[in-house]
Amino acid sequence: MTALKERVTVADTSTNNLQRILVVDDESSISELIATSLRFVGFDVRTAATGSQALTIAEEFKPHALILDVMLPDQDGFEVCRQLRSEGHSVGVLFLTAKDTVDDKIAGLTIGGDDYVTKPFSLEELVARLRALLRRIGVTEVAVDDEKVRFADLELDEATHEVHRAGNLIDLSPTEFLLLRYLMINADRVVSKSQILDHVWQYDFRGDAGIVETYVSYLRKKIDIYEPALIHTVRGVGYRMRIPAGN
Amino acid sequence: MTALKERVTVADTSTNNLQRILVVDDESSISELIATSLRFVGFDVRTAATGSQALTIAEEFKPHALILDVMLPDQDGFEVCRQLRSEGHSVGVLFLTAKDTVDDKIAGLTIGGDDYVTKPFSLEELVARLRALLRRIGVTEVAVDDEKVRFADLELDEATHEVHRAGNLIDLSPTEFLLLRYLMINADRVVSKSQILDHVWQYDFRGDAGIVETYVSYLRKKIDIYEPALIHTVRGVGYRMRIPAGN
DNA sequence: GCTAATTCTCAGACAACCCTCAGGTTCATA
DNA sequence: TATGAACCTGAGGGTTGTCTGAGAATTAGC
Repeated sequence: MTALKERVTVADTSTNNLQRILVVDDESSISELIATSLRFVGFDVRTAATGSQALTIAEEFKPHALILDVMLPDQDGFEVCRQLRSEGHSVGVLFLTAKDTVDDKIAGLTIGGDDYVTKPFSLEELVARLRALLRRIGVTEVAVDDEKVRFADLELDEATHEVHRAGNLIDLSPTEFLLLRYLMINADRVVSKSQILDHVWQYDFRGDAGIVETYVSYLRKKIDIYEPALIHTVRGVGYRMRIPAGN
Repeated sequence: MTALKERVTVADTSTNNLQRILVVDDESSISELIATSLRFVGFDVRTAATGSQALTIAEEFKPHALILDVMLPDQDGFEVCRQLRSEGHSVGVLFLTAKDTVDDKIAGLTIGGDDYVTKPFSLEELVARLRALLRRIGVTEVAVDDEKVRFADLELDEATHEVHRAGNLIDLSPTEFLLLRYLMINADRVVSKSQILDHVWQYDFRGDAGIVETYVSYLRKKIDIYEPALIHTVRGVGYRMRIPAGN
């Protein structure tokens, strides 16, 4: 499944069979970023800026999952979640939280299949977490084997976070893992350095795109020590994962 | 799909079903250059010089995509884009930016299908990027396999940046790639060296047209080592890509 | 609070690429 | 056939893009 196949037009109405996601955040820049990104990979998305607005929209939109900031102007995210569930909606929740707010309440509340992501996050990670959540709560018609991404003799397991090449376990850092998945999901397509930066790195990263080169170099030393090399540079354009031989 | 078929007269009114593009740049030389070029390949084009003018025109023109300079006299391009989207227009945006402004605020643009091109650009590249953008945001009724340009046994793939002739993979530099695409898109037509220069090279290139000869020579050594030769010189006029046999 | 892992910056090395130039070739015409 | 214009192509120098190691800064784990 490539990103390409997942694409739909933004203009799609709610009368389709896409998975519905309600994004709740008072910063419109954040909710729009998430909404745009999710629509792009094939979700039906609505946004809300407050807790009460979220409850109203949820009433008629009936989302499969919420992406919910714990800090909202009127009430906190947990309260929104509680109310929604008390009304009988069986909805999964992915909480957004600032890094220093993590410890206390979050831990206990994520038992029911819910999850949380700390700000700032990378879009690649957010989408992966959301997919995992939908899978857990059973809102997906795809096969059970969906948690593995494969390309050539590479296998990347979302659930265990393990990567194998030709049967050998490969140890990757978190960023290396995200980068490799992004390349694998876009296998056979050229992705530019700025595309990679936008999807793999946290949205507030303001450094140089050169860091992508560094991480590609790290990856190559871990996965392309095996033959054949899979990560290829397209000079002046970007990178591309492909099987070199008979093509 | 050849440029020939795409031609329309500039006099066409907006009551047609062409894709509508709004070009926004305060340098009229730039916006006119782009507008002329886009009209030539079959778009319905309007231009604006300021952000507020762009918003006004967009209101009634309802463009499918914007080509938008990030540096505008009244407000920056991102702001224009944000306002437009908040009004519910689902429009794709291709940003124009100076080379040294890239890494900064540009980050995040490739998420929603938007893209950017650095000044100075080549028209050939601009049009290719615009087409890719329209494809991504779904404003095109053509088949998914549209990312390939074919002529004879030549095949050029935009997504993978690969070129094949008779099944053989051919390695091209970025400029060679652009030149070949230009020739293929204009297959069967004679294109002059200055036309090539105008479309393939960056618009501020001030060197000799002789460089085209050099690059044609490079291309021939890579694609016309196979029979039959496809790149033909029309002495005194230019070059023409064609299948030699029955003509 | 210490240690290890990870992230990120930076700069040197290297190769690919772009462009110029000049000598050689082809072609049209006188 | 001689001549000049247009074109071809090899060589070479300057530039740019990419790779990678080293190390500083930050973060995570114990």
